[in-house]
Order: sequence, then structure tokens, then C-alpha cells
Amino acid sequence: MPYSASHRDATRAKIVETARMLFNQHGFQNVTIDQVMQEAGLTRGGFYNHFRNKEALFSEAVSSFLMGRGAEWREDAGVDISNLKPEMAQQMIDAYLSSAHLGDIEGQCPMIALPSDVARADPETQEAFQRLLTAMVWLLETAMPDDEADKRQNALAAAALCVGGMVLARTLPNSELTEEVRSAAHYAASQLVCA
Amino acid sequence: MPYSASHRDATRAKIVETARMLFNQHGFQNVTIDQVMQEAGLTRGGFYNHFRNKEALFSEAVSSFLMGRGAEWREDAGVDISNLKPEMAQQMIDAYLSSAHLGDIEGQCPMIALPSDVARADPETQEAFQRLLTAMVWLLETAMPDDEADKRQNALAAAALCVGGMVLARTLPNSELTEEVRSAAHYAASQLVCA
DNA sequence: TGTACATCAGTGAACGCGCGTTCACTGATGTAC
DNA sequence: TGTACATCAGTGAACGCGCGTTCACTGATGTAC
Repeated sequence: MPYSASHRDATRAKIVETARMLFNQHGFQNVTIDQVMQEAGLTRGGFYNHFRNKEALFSEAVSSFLMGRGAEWREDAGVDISNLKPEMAQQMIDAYLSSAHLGDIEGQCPMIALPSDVARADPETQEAFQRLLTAMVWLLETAMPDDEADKRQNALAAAALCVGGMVLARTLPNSELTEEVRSAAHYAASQLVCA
Repeated sequence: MPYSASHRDATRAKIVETARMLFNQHGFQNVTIDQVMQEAGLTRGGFYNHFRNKEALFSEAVSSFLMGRGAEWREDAGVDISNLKPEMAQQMIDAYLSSAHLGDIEGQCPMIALPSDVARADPETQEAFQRLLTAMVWLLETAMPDDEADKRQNALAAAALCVGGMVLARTLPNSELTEEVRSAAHYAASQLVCA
């Protein structure tokens, strides 16, 4: 076995991570395999040693967010999955609807950067998307103060506010409206999460 | 002047409307000009008599929603722009977050069907998108009961909930989660609009 | 320890198809007489 | 009223480029001896 197994895995991970960032910026169709491979320091042909096709890469890119860049976001926001506390729901809302998150296109949550692309992708990709939402709702629900009624329903609505507010903010041309939407969504989501 | 001016305009409108439906279903890049023209009962070459290029068509398609299919939605929902009443805010929320709207992919609001495509489109298209949001917020704000505090902020948050709830519902693979998100967003938006 | 070997990650040229766009044309229709 | 004409909406063949995918190959590296 020439090349250690870890070498292969590292290359693969590098491709996925590069792709994730490029897809986030330009969308599924505007990113070429050549571009991904080049940016990952490789050449076109090698791609098919690692992935069935471009769609499979997209699926992995979306899927990788939860435990990859998404985990970094959680960490930065002070959200510890293995030790959730009531105040962390608010911290998640703050981080998700922050202008740092809005500006960081490469590191953004795929629910914001790629919803339309995922809606037209294969079932694997949509399931990866669903896992993202499920995780977010679970985190919000679990971290919510105990005295809250309708925890799950509020968590779902808060997630919709997070995604909706950010999708709108990202899609609008730069204007005061961008900030207005983001901050209104932030306020309303905060209300839902710790009333 | 062979062919009356109205003939030209009718053809053009037909192309835009056909395009709007196709873009809604398949996204900007997955729709070909050939497809649009054929479905409009014309042939490929004629396209450039009417539009500068494909992007210009996209921009018009998004733009056309507000006074076209969008007006039908408002009418069906009993929302009369020239005579807004307090209960109409709720009617808008009901219609926007309805499963009929979710299922009607061709007739759907572009903010749900095409956000990622618009985020990568030219400024004209983004401005058309912004007009959609501005109109929606204005309608909600204006139709909201008078005793409401923070009308504008609530209208903005309600719009974010509408779009977010529907974007998520549309992107998820079919599951109970789809319905759960839609109904949680509907409940929360109702609360915001007539507290 | 050093060398021959086998494996397979990575290379880069080539293929082929799809699609946006162009262009020379055709023919339907309104207008002038 | 009828006919010749000019206009321009609409046609469809052709162009050319980009990109996903394939494939014969190369050469770096771990293993056996």
C-alpha cells in the first residue's frame, strides 16, 4: 500500500473543504471541478479517484459543515454541545444572526448560502441539509430556559427566523434594509428563545 | 410598422411569464433559452429581439412577480392594496405560509424559489428582489393593527419568518419536519403581526 | 540496511455535449398610393 | 378598394467555448526480501 491511508484521507478532506468554501461563494454550478482541484493544489483528473461525480462532492461539502466549520462557529460562540446551558440558546442566536456571519461568505452556514442549490440537488444533499436544521433546532430547544412553554415550536420558529433573516440580508443589494432585516430577525429570535 | 406594437409587447410578456415559471422550478442556470422560447411557442433565435441576454430575462422574470403572479396571490388572499385593513396582515401571513403556496412551485414568490440565484445575479435583479421585500414589509406594516408597537420591526421579522419558514420547507426532503417548520413559522409570524 | 517491486494517488491530454449567442434569411402585416 | 412596398418579428442553422468526465500514463512511496 503505497501512500498511507491518512494521506488519501487528508487529500480528500482538503478537496471537500476547498469545495465547501467555493460552493458557498459561487453556488454549485458556478464552481468547476478544475477550480476546486487547482485551489486544493491538485489537478483535474485526480478528482474521480475520490468522488463519483460533482454532485457527490456537493453533497459532502454540505454535509461536512456540521462537524467542520460549523463546530468552529459553535466553539467561538461559547456553545458546548456536551454541556448545554440555558444562556447558550441566546449565544447561538447572537452568533448566527451576527454581521460577522453575514460577511463571512466562505464560512457561512449552507442553509444561508445554498438553499436554492440544495432544493434542486439529489436526496443525499437534501438529507445533509436536513441534518443541519435538525441539529440547529435540537441545540436551540435543548439550550432553552426550562420555564419556556412550547420549546420545540419556538426553536423551530427561531431557526426559521435565523435562516430567513440571513437569506434576505445576503440576497439584498447593500442598503440600510440589510441591517434592518438582520437586526429585526435577531430581536424577534431572541424573544422566542428566552421569553 | 408591420405587427402592431401590442403584438410585440404580448410576445415579450409571454416570454417573461414562461421564463418566470421555469426559473422558479429549475433555477437560473438549469433553464435554457431554447426551453423558454419553445414553451412560449417561439424559436431560439427570436429571443434577442426582446432581451439583451439571459440575465436580463432573469431580472425581468423576478421583477414581474410583484405586479403579476404576486398580485393574483394578494387578490386570492383578500388583500386589497388600495384599501388595507387590520385583518389583512393576518391574511397575508396565512396565504404566504400556506401549503398551497409551498406546493405551487411555478407560482411561488421568488424570495422562496430563487434566493441563492438572485444573490449571485446582477444588481438589477437584486433590486427587483429588494422591491419584493420592501413591498411585503410595507403591506404587513400598513395592514397591522394600530395598537401594535414597533410595527416596522415586527413586519420585518414577520417577513423573515415567512421567507425563512418557506425556504426551509421547500429545501427539506419530504418529512414531518417540513410541516413542522411551516406551521411553527406560521404561528410565530401570526403572533408578531397581531399581538 | 539497501534494493527491486507493486500499488495506486495524481497527471494532463482528449472527448463530447450543451448552451448562449450570432446572423443571414423569410414572411406576415400595416401603410402609402 | 386593391396592390406594391417597407419593416421588423420570428426562423433555424451555425459557431465557439466551457466544463464534466474518461483514460492511458507516471512516479512517489510503503513493503518484501
